[in-house]
Amino acid sequence: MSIPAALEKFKKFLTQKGLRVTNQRLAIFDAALAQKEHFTAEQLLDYARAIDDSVSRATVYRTLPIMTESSLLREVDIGSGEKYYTPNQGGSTTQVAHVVCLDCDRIFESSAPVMEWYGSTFSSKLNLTPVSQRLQVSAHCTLFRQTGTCPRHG
Amino acid sequence: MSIPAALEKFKKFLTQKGLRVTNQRLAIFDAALAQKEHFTAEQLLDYARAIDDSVSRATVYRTLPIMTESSLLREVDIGSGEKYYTPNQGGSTTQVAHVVCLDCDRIFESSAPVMEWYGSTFSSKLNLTPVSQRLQVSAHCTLFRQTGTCPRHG
DNA sequence: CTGCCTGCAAACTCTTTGCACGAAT
DNA sequence: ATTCGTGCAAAGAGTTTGCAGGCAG
Repeated sequence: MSIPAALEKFKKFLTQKGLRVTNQRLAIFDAALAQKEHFTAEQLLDYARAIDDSVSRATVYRTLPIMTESSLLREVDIGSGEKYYTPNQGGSTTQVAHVVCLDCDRIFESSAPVMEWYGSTFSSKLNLTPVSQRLQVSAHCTLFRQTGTCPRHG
Repeated sequence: MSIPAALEKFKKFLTQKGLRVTNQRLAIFDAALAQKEHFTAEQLLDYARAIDDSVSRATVYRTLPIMTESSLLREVDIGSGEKYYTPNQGGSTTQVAHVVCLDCDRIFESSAPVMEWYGSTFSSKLNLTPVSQRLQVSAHCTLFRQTGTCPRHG
């Protein structure tokens, strides 16, 4: 999905929910959709302020759930205290696994359709209805461990 | 592993690390190993204080990493703000998946050896060495949704 | 005795919220 | 004109940490 198309989707979502299209929400949208890597709320605040310096931390935190609910962003919790977000360019419902590099602090994604099968299998045994599943792998950068440097390091 | 055997393991671990065997650490050990369900740091504080009322919150938080490192406990992060812990009775290295019931707030476990294969597969593609992986399924209680009650509810 | 361990309370991080002002519809 | 949205700062939740005194080795 292109960014202009996503913008339309965002505006439409806001309108349908009876929410207003404000400059701050648009700045946050622009900042979020421009990211190529996973980002935190605090980073998004910086990016959004570069576009519109009136954006506040509170509004970022209030807008993130809206963008997540509208499938424009995906929320990624790697258990590190803070949540990460990434544009959901693909569309929506594909299940992705996350590989977190303990050296790079980078998050890589990989589709993992088998997760859904797992969710269904485990849940049905317990008489539960699966809602979501996540698979996360923590790993060390082999190259960094061996040579002390890694092309992915900053 | 029986609790007395685990106690020996704990004492041995402390000694080998040059850490001291204190009454507070033993009370926290007893409280933790007696649990049959997943528990939080705050709950563990209550349980440990019932054994030795001099145990403080700080010591619980300082002891939990020790017990996790010694494989007596497993840490479970379900992305809910607080961490959960559970006795690692099985021994240690078995991979487990977690099913979190959104109605019951309970955590169910299920062994999932395929996780290791996933970790290896994804990681090697990225030139990473997998360290750990976790698979978590969030689900609703079917019975609770249908009837408003569930045998697992308190 | 020595130095790790402890409880207390304050600090910390990330996120949420109450309030009065300001802007979108 | 309404009513929702906003920034600010304070509050919250969970966890960590500095300090002075206490206990294990």
